[in-house]
Amino acid sequence: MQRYNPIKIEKKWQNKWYDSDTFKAKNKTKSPKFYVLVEFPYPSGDGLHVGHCRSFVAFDAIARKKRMQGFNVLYPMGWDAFGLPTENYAIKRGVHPALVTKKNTDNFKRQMKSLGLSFDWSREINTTSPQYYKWTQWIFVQLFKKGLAYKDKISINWCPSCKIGLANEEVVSGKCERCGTKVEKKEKEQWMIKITKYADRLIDDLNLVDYQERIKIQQKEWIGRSEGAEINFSLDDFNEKIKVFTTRPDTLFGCTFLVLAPEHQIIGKIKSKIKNWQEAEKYIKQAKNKSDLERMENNKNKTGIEIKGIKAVNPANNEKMPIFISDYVMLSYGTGAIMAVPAHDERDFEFAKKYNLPVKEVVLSDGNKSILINSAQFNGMDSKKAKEEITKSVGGKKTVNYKLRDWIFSRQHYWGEPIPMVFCEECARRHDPGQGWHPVPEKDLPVELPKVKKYQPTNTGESPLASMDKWVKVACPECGGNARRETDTMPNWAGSNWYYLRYCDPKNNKKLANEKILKYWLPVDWYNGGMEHTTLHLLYSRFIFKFLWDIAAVPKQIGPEPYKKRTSHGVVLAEGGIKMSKSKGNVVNPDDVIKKYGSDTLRIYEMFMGPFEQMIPWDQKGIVGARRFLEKIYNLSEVKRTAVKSDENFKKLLHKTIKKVSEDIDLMKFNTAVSSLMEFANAWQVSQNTLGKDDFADFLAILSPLAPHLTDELWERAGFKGFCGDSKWPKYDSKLIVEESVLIIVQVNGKVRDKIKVGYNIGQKEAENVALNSSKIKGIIGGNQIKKIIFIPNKLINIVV
RNA sequence: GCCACGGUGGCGGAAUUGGCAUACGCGAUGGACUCAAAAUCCAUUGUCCGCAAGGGCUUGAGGGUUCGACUCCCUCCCGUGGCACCA
Repeated sequence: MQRYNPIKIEKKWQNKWYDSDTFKAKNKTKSPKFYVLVEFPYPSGDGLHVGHCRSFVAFDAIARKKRMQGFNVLYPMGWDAFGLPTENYAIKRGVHPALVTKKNTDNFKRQMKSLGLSFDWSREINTTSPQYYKWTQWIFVQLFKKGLAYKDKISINWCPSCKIGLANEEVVSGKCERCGTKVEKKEKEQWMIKITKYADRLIDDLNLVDYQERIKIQQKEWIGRSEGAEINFSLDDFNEKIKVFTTRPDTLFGCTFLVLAPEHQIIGKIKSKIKNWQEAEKYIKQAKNKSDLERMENNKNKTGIEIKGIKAVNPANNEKMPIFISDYVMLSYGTGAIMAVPAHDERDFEFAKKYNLPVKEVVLSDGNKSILINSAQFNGMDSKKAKEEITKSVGGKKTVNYKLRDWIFSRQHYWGEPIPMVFCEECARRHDPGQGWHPVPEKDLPVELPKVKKYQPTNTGESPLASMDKWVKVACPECGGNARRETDTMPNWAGSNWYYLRYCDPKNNKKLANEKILKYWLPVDWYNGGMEHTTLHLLYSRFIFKFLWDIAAVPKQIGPEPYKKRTSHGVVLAEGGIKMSKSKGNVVNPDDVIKKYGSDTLRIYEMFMGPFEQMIPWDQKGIVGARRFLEKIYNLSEVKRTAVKSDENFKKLLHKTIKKVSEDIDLMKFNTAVSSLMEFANAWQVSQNTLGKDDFADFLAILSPLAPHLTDELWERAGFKGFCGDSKWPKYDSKLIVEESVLIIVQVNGKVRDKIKVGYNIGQKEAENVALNSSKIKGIIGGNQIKKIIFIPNKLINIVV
């Protein structure tokens, strides 16, 4: 008997698969389509990580099973290759980032192939290839034309180490997500994208899709819609008004002061009347110097200053009240001013306590009802109704606010898509100020990244492209005069915004993808990715899809959402439950595992290690369990598959296993799918029976999505035709699942006392008889009176005495 | 602080959604094979009492509902992730 030698077997089948068209998705077939998508990786120099493998292998199993079930499956792969690590490497070694990228993607591809993943490599894409980013740029131009891309001088999050502006999403507790350096504020002209215009749809359309609940909740919270009202407070002796945003207009009678954000523009207008201006100005300056992080840290100890000499008037009761400036109010949210109701807001209460301000209770809550008090004609009104009524009575306006901000789209780096815009001063002068920006004509796209000598960002915060005079100077597409190119590049989210569209038609040079083909493949049926992308890539790409849908760049029939279903996998941790990181030296390289145990073993182990959605520590010792399982199957297949017909009981177990594996793969319960296959193998080993030929084929078929190399090898040795992966997914026979006899639990007072074997579906009377006749049960009941008997068919009988 | 998820043997984890808790795997112990080791195979493996038959206890803690609770309800503790002065 030969020994199981995965190295030999696996190489052989990988060659056969990739030389044939077996994983190729057809753009037109009679069979139903199924589009399985996993997030494409950033090809780092470290190579593939066992964490990547987990999601790739899981969805490879899903893709393979769907193919066997008769679907025309698209399971593509590509490279999200723009990004800082490659640029940093290029800076250090003086190698062009494109060369580094090529090296890395080659390595990733080799690793993926060595895992036997069933990607359709004929559709491979790379965000850094000009043929691809031509369309990333094209999308930007469309955004600009529709007024959704605009340039604005804003205070951005600036990482002094990376020398790059960061989106809010890339700042984690005041620090740069990438390098951990404390983020600073910097005023800069940036391209912005109006994602806020889509805020409502991004929330509401979540109802149309099948995403894991945790994903929907996180997106909703990130967008942060809150409904409320804007109410104007007039100023005593002054022809100015302060507009506040509140979600609690019902508490207006309890408002005892106003608070302005230090940057609020009205302060300048009323400056002359402020008696303590010097003091106030000092406070404002201090507040401006604080970073967001410092502001946040002070959240227990609020500071502020009253502006003396001016009072605001409460529109509800005409009472005069003081106005404060405090940095606990943010300029960027709502109107930058609030009405403070210390009785019903914790933050206002803290502030009121510190500055000795009155607290006036106006809403009485008792259980599930909230009734207004101390609110004149509104007394006794339900607070929900009062929100509407009070807003109306003071001439307020119902409004909605979002936490979501517009998306900062400029980066000051070399290794990204050039923003295809040209600025013409001549045009700017002729039109109104601020204009002068023109998109590069679509026929001139892509704007290719020029070769530069140095890849470092400049100290002035400009991209290295800015120093390339030859490239920067260009004729104005409008007037033909002297103009300059935009030298900033796009963030690395730009390429991943729409990549799943490109897989449908990756070589199209006329459109981002052909409409008919898009209509066939979209929406993506199942998209899996990391939880960390929920408020980044997933949100951005939903937004961009909606935009493309609005301008009819993608067919209307697809509907407003690109992904039907979204799930996410748990992170693979290092042994001991800590994060795998290069600096800790605990990163597991799949190459090493494959070399030692084989890729089917790695695949099985990654699926078996624990629930797919949960994070899970790597266990080097545990891998041998997966290897032993495959060896067992290999050996059994050599000696125990010769029968014409399987034993009936054995066949039953097989059909139960078919049912379990079929259901579990669909539910991503890969760990229990593997364990049921192990149970089958154990039973096979212990039994004296051999497995019949057809049943053997069925067994290989249900194992093949998880261990495709081994099953194809055994398939061939058994004399079956073609690839096992091209065979039909077996259907279980429901008659075989049903037991003829079942073991019924007999309980006395809820405690298990006996187990009896009875016929399937026997009635209560019959079961009672058998149970009461058991000598064990008789002994336990003794002379006690039977009060009640509970009977659950085919499961249990409980005698209460 | 708020939201989400989780807490089950020495370890990773199962449990048809209210019906045998600890499947499957790792590890451990003993045995077979071997000159020996590895590999493999067999047996045992939640815990306590007991020579044994057998019995008690056990799913983070406490309470409740129920004939019956890992599962449902209430109170609390711990861990992970996200948000966080968002008015």
